[in-house]
Parts: sequence; structure tokens; C-alpha cells
Amino acid sequence: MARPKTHTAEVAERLMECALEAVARDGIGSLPLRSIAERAETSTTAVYALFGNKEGMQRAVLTRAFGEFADDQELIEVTDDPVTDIAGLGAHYVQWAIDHPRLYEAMYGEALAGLTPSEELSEARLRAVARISDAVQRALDSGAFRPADHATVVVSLWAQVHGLATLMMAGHLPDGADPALAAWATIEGWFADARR
Amino acid sequence: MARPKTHTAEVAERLMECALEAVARDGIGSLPLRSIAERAETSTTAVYALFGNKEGMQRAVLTRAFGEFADDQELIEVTDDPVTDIAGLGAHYVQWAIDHPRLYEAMYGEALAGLTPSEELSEARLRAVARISDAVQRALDSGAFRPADHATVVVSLWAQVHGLATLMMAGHLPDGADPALAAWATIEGWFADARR
DNA sequence: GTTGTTATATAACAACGTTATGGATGGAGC
DNA sequence: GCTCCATCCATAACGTTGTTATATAACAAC
Repeated sequence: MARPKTHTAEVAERLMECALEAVARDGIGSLPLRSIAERAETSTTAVYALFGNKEGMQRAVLTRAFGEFADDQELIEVTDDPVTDIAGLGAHYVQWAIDHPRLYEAMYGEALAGLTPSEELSEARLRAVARISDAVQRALDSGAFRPADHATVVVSLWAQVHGLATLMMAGHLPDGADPALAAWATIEGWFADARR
Repeated sequence: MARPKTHTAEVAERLMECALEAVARDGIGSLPLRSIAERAETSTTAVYALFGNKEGMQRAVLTRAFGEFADDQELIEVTDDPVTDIAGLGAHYVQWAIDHPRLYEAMYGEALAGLTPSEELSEARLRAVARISDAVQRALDSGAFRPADHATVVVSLWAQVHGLATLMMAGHLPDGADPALAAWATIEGWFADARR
């Protein structure tokens, strides 16, 4: 009894791809709806029909970005040495951020202060650090790490890689600094015995 | 032989105060020149005469913010125990970020990816971590920290506090996590002897 | 076909950063 | 003291942004 929809999920996917590309290139701040819609061969109305508004589209882009980031983390094989796993996950974490600076910037920079997160966005965020969280739990269970609160250890390691990634992207890394060694020190800080 | 200037340094200061206030409240992204100029009782032209353009004004705001941040770091008294100093500086670092979330966000978030830094901005940035850098040097000299590259240790500790601050601001801190303990682990990671 | 309802593209609107414009200003020259 | 006129700056205009209103288009029911 009405006109059939043409703003389908397929159009949403096209829009999403164009938007993700634009954000990865120019950052989350500059995302002109007109050019995005034009590139996706539709009109700006589609954005409002499918994502609500610009902020909704930004949220969707960030959710997608977190998903791809989590996929990358999950490429790391799980071994029976949680400490090695943590080191590998950390290195991968930083590398992804370096490879996708604008995306990572948007994920952990402006996103927090600016737009209010949706349910899916929060979930996607959790998945991004799930592997590290798991590895820390195994390190604690195996006795490789001294007894400590799981959340505290996770935050310590997460802050380390997140901070390293951000500083490196910003060009703040002083000459001669070794990020891998820097991260390793934080891991060692949790060792049960002083093995160095 | 010409009309005297009214776009004086005093006007620049008024503009700066209004802009800093606006950025601290709404973030670096939303800084409407018209309303800033109106609040400073001048016109938008003054912004272009005194700061070049909006980006110049943003740079100036960030430089000022870094200055205030560095002032705060320098409030911490220097003792003869560098490790205690580092812990205190780190706690102060995180606290300032929590107290000025939009400012810190602007300083280390968008600023890097977006606008190109000026000379003064780069200097102001360096001053912000000068105290931590000094304390690390003393910790290395005194033998409290095991022999390591100064820049690497600085980056490790800096990344830790920066990461903690960012994650806390973003509400990413898991329940039960103790940021002070988390930071302390990174410090311990550099201890010469396993004193815990 | 006509009508009713929904969907969409287009055009209009307000706000933004930036640039042009034209009036205002006050010492220099007489 | 009067006229320049180089200089400065508030105002208005321009292009682009996100968003909303409007009018057209497309189908189902009668």
C-alpha cells in the first residue's frame, strides 16, 4: 500500500564503505554527507533514513572500525604461554593503530568526548581488548603474573599499548626510544618472579 | 599617517580567554569564531588579524593549555627520591587530565592528526613532560632503575599515564581496576632490584 | 482511474569559516 | 584648520556544512 523502499541494507553498506574510506583518510571530523551520498550514488536523505543523522553514521563507522580492529587482534594465535601472547597482542595492537592512524584516532580520541556511544559501539569496543583480557587471565591463573586484580592488570597493559600507539602517531616518540622494550617493562612489572 | 591599531595584544588575550573557556567546555572541534569574537567584544576580523585563522587560534589555545598543564606539573616538589617523584608526577598528570578532559583531549587527541604544530606548540609540549623526564634521569643515575635507555623509560612511563588518563576519561576503566596500582606496576618494571 | 499512504529527491534554511568591501580614522602636508 | 590618503576594521557577502521542509513519485486498495 505504499512505495517500496530503495534505502535498503545494500545502500547502507555502500554508504558505510564510502564513509569508512573518508574517515580513514581525513578523520572523523570531516565527513561531508553530500559527497558521501553522491559517491554512494544516493542522496543525503538516505543517511537520515538509514543512520538517523550524521552522528549515527559516525557511530556506525566507529563500530565497524572497532570490528576490523578486533578481527586483527584475533589473528594472533593463542599459545600456552600467556606472556608471549600478551607481547604479541600488544605489538599487533600498536601496529594496527600505526597503520590506521585516523581510524584509531577516531576510535579512542574524539569519539569519547563527542558522541554518546550506542549499545553496539560499546560491545565492539569490548571485543577489541577481549584477547588481551583473556591472556591476562591466563597469566594470572598460571602464576606467571603475581596475584593481582584482573581489571587492574588489564588496564595497566592496555594503557601502555594505547599510550604508545598515540604517542607514536603524534610523533612524540623521542629519538632512540624502543617502544617494544618500553611495553615489555610494563609486562615485567607484573611478573611473579623477577626474571630478567 | 594611518589609523591606530585596535587589534592589540589585549584583544588577543581576551579572545584567547574566551576561546580557552569554550574549548574547555565544548572541545576543540566546536569553536565558533562569531560567538568567540562577540564574547570578546570585537569582530571575527580580529581573529584573522591576530591569529591568522581558526587553525591559528586553535594552535594558540593548545599552546596555552600545554602551558597550564606544565605549570601544574611543576607544582610537584622535587625530592631526593626520584621514584617517589615519578609516582607523584604521574598521579598529578592523570588528575589534571581528568579535571580538564576536553582540554587534554584536544592536546593529545585531535591536535596531532588535524593541525600542524607550530614552534611554540612543540616547545610547550616538551615542557609538559620535562619533569617526568628529569625524574627518570635521576632514577637512572641513582641506580634505582636498572640501566636502560632514558628515552625508552620515559616513553614507557609517559605512555602509561597518558593511556590511563585517556581510558579513564572515556569511561573505559573496568570496574575494580586501580589506576594507581596499574601505574605502579610500570614503575616497578624498571626497578633495578625486585623490591616489592 | 482515483485515492491514500508511504518513500525519496530536491530545495530551502541556519550556521559555519573565510574573503571582499567600503566606511571610519587620524597624522602628514600645506 | 583643512584636505588628503594610507591604513585599519566592522559589516556584508560567499561557498559549504548539517538538517529540515516540501513536493513529487510509486505502489496497494477500491
